[in-house]
Amino acid sequence: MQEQDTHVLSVQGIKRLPYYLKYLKELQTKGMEYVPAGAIAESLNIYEVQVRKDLAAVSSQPGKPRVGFSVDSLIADIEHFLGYDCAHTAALVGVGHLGKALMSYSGFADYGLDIAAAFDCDPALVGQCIHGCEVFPMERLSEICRQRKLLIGIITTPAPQAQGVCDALVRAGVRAIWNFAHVHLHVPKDVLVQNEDMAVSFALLSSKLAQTLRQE
Amino acid sequence: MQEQDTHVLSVQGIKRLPYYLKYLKELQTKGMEYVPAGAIAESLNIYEVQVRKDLAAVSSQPGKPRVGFSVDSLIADIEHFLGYDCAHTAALVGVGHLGKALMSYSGFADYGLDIAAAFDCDPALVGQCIHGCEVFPMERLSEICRQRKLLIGIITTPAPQAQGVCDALVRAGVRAIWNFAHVHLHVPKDVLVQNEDMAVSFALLSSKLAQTLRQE
DNA sequence: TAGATTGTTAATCGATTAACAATC
DNA sequence: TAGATTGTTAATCGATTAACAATC
Repeated sequence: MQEQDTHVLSVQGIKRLPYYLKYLKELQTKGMEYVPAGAIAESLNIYEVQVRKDLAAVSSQPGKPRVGFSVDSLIADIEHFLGYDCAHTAALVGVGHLGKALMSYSGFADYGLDIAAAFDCDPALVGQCIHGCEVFPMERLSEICRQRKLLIGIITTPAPQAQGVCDALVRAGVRAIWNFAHVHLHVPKDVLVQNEDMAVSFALLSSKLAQTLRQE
Repeated sequence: MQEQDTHVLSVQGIKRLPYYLKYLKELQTKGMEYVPAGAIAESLNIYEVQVRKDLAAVSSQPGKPRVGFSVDSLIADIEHFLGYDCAHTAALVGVGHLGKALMSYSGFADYGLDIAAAFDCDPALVGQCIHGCEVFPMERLSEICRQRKLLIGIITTPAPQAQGVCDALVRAGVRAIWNFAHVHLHVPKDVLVQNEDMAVSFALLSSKLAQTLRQE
C-alpha cells in the first residue's frame, strides 16, 4: 500500500497551472505577497474549491487562513511541478511557417523550453539562423541530439513525414515529443507524446458553432 | 421530458472525430466501402466500444453486423456533425509568424475553415497579400467583418492585446473565437471561445517529463 | 449453424461541485 | 469572539471500460 500523496493533480488541473502561474506573476509584479484562492478562481472564472485542490497538490506550504497563499512560494512550487526549473532543451524538425513561429517565440523562455537546434531537409534552409537557432540537415539529427542531450523533439513537418521523423527522434534518444502534425503517432511506451493539433482544436469550435447556428 | 437523443457525444469524443475522419478518408482513397469499428480503434490505439459509441452519436445509419460501417456515409456524417459542410469564414487578427503560419496552411480547406481577411496594426503589413488573403488595418475590422458576415475570429496577437482584440471582434458580430494567446478571455455568454494555448500544451508535456526524469 | 460484428446496459474510474469542519 | 479563509469528506456528474445480448 504505497499511497504517497493524498493529493494527486488531475490532467485538467495541470492545464490550469500555467494560467495560475501567469496570474501569480502579475501579482508579483504589483508587489503583492499573499493571495486568497478565491481571487485566483475569480480571475479564471472557476470555483474556489478547484483552485484549492489544485494548489494542495502542488504547493509546498499550506495556505494561511485569513491571509491566503504566498505568491512567491506558489510561483516556485508551480514552476517546479511543471519542470520549468530544469530548462528542457529541444530539437525542432520542420522549419516551415509554424516551425519558424515556434523558434521566434520568445515567451518559451518562461516555460522552461529552449529550442537548441532545428532540422529540415530543404538545403535552402540549412545553415540559416533563426532567432539565434541554427538549422541543420536531417542527416545530422541523431548526432546532434545525442551530443547535446536533447530530450524533447518538436515535430512541425507536414503530416506524411511526421511518423518517420518521430521514429528518427526516438532513435536519437529523445524522451518526449511535441507533435503539431495531424497524425496519431506510434511510439515505444517509454516515450511521451503531446499532440498540439489545430485540426482537433478547430473541430471543437466548429462543431459547437454549427450546433448553435442550427438551433437558430 | 425532452430526451432527444440517447447518444450524446462527449467532448473527448468530438476530439476523436478529426482522427476518425482522417483515417476514413485514407480508406476512401483506397476504394474501401465498409470498415469495422475495430479497425478504426486499432489505428488510434483506443477501444472498439469507444469508437462505436462515438459513431452511434454521429452516424445517420447503424453499422451492419459482419460488415461494419459505410465509409462514405460516415465521412459525410462526421463532416456534417463538425460543421465542415457549411464552410466557416473567419477573420484573423495579428499577422506575426503564427498568424502567417495559419494563413498559409492549406489544410484548413479540409476542415471547413476559410480565413477571409486578416488584420494588423503594423502599417508595413497592411495591404500585403499572404496566401491569397489581404491584410487590412485594425480600423476596418468591424466594417469588413459585418460586410462579409465573418462568424469566426482568430486571435494570434501577443497576450497583452488579446482581450482588446477579442472585444472588438465581439462588437463586430463574431460568434466564435479561436484564441492562440495565453490569456483567459472574458466574453459574453453567447460567444464561443476555443483556446489553443502552446503554454498549456507544453506544460502538460514538461510536467510529465519532469516527473519521469525525477523517478530515474 | 457458427462467428464476426454490432449495440446496449452496468460497473468503474476520474474530475468537479457541494457541504461542512478547522484555523488564525 | 466573529469572520475570512483554509482544507477535507461526500455527492454528483461525465467519460471510459467491461460484460453481455442482438443480428446478419
